[in-house]
Amino acid sequence: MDGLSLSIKMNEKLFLRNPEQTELGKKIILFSIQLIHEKGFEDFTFKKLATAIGTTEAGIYRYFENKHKLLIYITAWYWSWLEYRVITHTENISDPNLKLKKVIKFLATSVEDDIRTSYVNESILHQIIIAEGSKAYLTKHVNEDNQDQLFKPYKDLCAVIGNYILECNPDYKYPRSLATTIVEMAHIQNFFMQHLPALTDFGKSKNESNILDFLEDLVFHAIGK
Amino acid sequence: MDGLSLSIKMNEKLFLRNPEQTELGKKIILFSIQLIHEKGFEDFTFKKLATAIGTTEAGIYRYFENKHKLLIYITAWYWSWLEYRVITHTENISDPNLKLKKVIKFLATSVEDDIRTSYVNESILHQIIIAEGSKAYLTKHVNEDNQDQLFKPYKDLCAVIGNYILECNPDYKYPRSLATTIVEMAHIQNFFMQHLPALTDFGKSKNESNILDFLEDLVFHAIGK
DNA sequence: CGACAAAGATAGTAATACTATCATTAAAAG
DNA sequence: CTTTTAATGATAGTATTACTATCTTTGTCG
Repeated sequence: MDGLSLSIKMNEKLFLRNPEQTELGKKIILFSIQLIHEKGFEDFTFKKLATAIGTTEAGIYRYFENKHKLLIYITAWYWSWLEYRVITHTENISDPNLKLKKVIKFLATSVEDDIRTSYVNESILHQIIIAEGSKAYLTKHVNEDNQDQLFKPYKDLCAVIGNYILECNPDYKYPRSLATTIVEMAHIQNFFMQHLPALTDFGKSKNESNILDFLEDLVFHAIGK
Repeated sequence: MDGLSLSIKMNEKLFLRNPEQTELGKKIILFSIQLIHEKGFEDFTFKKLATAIGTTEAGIYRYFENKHKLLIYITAWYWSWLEYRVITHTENISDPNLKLKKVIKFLATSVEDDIRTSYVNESILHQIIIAEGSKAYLTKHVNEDNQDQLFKPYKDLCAVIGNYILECNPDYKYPRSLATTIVEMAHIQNFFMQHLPALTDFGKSKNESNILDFLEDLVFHAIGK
């Protein structure tokens, strides 16, 4: 291991064999992010992934039970990575309002590829979260998946944001719901801006900073600042 | 035709043969709503639908190109129906704040089956919108579908809400984004309340009126009332 | 050198997502 | 009261998907 590196511990129920620990496993993550982004989750198959990597379908199945678990894996990875970033970038800030602004910025603006994670392209991953992220939990087996703690990274991030909200205003009644509103709307507004611009107020500009302004305005009015 | 009846004009690009005009067509709508709710959209197939109805797979394909178009159809139907309801229930209200409150209530609380639409169960349909609605547009072909105007009912409803927001505060800068935020969050908070309660502030009670309170608080603070 | 984990190669199955064709029924038109 | 025509039923067939199983080969570690 040379240079910088960042490892994120993932829930073992997400995989059959840990993809971070082998070359093939890392390729599966790297190429699945590319392919899901390229084809969309519905059109993404393990067969196509295997061909892209240069391995066989059976090889992929040794790592992931099915493509849905793989989707949860990469979304969970993203939320863990984002929580880590949020915490490291806010720990030295004392003003809770600034912390919250920082969080909104992290959520609403595009990310650049993090060189410390060689097998993940965060910039593409961010686009996947926008377009496919909610499919990870919008299923009939969400309760079982939740019992297996598969959505813990998402919940942890929202809990952090909820606490920042409470730091800003300890009397605010809906810190968690507001936290999920920030997270979800950061992505939905981005998707709408790109594809259904009539549903937003920033259709022409297609500029992420507008989403940022909207969310800040919404949040700080809500908590009474 | 006897008794009350309500007919909603649907975009012709949504179907191959108009399901409202035949018995089989109406059965397809009625049973697909049941089945999608029961099995979830991923596990829902035309084969299963045909068996449930007592017809053949080929019979369904004469009405809908594929199951995704059928999903767009029923979601579009729902948004049209909701817009109709919103308009008829707000046209006699002069206070824009009350109009907006009425809209939020329509969005955030469960509906009862509308007896005027015999082949649609609105109460189940509402649950489908919550759990599957966003899958209608979260696809790689969203741009083509949008060009075919398939999402017009959703946009129209949001436009109505956006106008009510402007009536409340003509200077508010983000009426459309706030409108979509209300619509989306009404459903997402409901889903989270049911399945991932840690993401909301009303996990224990599981009472829809909490979502209502949260959204009202959010919206009226945002527009400065 | 032997053991063992990981990967490659290949085969096979049930279900899915369609398309095509031909026969039957029912309602509308002449 | 027939003749079209539209809608449905019945059946078959295909490529792809979503897996499971098995057997061989390769590489590393003790």
